Amino acid sequence: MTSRNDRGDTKTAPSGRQKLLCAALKLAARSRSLQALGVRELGREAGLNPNTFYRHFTDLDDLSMAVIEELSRDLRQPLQALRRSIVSREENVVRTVELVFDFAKRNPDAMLVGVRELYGASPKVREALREMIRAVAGDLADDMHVMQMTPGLDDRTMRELAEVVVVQVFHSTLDYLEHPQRRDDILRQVVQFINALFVGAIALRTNAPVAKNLVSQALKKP
Amino acid sequence: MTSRNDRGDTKTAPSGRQKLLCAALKLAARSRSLQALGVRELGREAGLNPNTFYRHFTDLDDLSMAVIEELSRDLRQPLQALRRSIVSREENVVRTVELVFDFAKRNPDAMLVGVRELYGASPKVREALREMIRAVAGDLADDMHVMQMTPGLDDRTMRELAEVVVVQVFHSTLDYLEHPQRRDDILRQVVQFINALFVGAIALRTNAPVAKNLVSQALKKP
DNA sequence: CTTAATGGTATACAGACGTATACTTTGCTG
DNA sequence: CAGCAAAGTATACGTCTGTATACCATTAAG
Repeated sequence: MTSRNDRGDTKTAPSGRQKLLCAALKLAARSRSLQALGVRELGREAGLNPNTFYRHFTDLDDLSMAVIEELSRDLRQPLQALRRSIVSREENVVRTVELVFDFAKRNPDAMLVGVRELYGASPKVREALREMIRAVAGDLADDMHVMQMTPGLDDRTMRELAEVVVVQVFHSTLDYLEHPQRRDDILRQVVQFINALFVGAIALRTNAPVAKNLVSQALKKP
Repeated sequence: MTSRNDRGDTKTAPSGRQKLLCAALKLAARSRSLQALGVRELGREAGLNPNTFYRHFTDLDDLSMAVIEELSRDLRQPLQALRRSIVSREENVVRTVELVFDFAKRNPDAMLVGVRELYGASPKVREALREMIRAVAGDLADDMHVMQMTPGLDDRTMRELAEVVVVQVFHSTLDYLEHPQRRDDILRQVVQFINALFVGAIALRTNAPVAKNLVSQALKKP
């Protein structure tokens, strides 16, 4: 049947399944990890009978995976859109970070749970999130490669760096959400981090002595 | 009274309190977050009566804090020792990272739980771990400043970078534990990350044009 | 040696939980 | 409209949990 509204479409009444996913997000965000939630607790929060849970999910791990998959879709979709409307070299990174921060602002619970479960207890969930991060990082690496922003760096290094960057950005969103008054500062900080990381990597990879000289030069300065 | 052995002294029989802390670490490492554990579950794992828990802790948050405090002590102690026997400029960073990795190897459960709870549901626990990271990062920043490894970087930037580095190292320990055959690779990777980050930060801070030139130069190269 | 506190145990109970079974409602499809 | 599968509900039961109360064991102090 797949009745009512199983997808995230707004404007139509949400299905029981969607209500449960929302309830899981809300509860997990404010109290504890996804698999630590209770079936009854979820039903209560969603305004449904406890047993309704089993009409849609086999167990909590199943629901957790569904939550993560929804999160992955909702985050990657706008990222892919941004990718297609390729921006200029200078703005590429900033725009991407801003997009992630914007997503976090619109889906604070989802972002919080996502980062949390990255180090959570369920291997399946962890792996799914890592996979999402790998994909996003891969896209980022490709874009930077195409735009020739990272000359001298081989693909493997690029991927490693991109993954670190994505993880760092995700973590930053938590600070971003928690300290609304410091948002500009946090955005600036994370962009500086990314720039420093790539500039440093390029310097070390293409010409190690140059980097050493940079340090010595700076030492002599004032 | 403080009888038997409440501290982590080996060679003497562990007190009930210590048994409970160990049990919490073991259970949280393999299954779920600290506050999601059960009082009875803990007693069972520790081989104690359920009620014994209340002789030492008021609730699970109390026990969680005790776990984190023990972890902080056990990690910072060897770090401080290393700091006192100041190493050479070149080896400073590598030695520190190796020390953290070695700690992780000796206390895998503690490390896992520590990283997990960094993004966990309990604000008190999170803050305690952040505080520990801030302290370690502060030490690292001081050391690098004393050794003049980061010329041109102001204290604020140094702290920010050091915190990012420490968090990154902590995360790496999880991969380090999970993939024993890739340990050398992971160590190399994290050291390269640290070098790149600081070299890049110095380049951008002391002489932005130099960094731009670096990129242009690398572009022309081969 | 008494005493009092501390650490550990035994028993008990009310409530929450997961889930099985059976029933009703909803909405599509022929 | 009939029929049927999916979605949601009601009730029920056994298990587990948190914790209260009361009872030993050990030890340090008077």
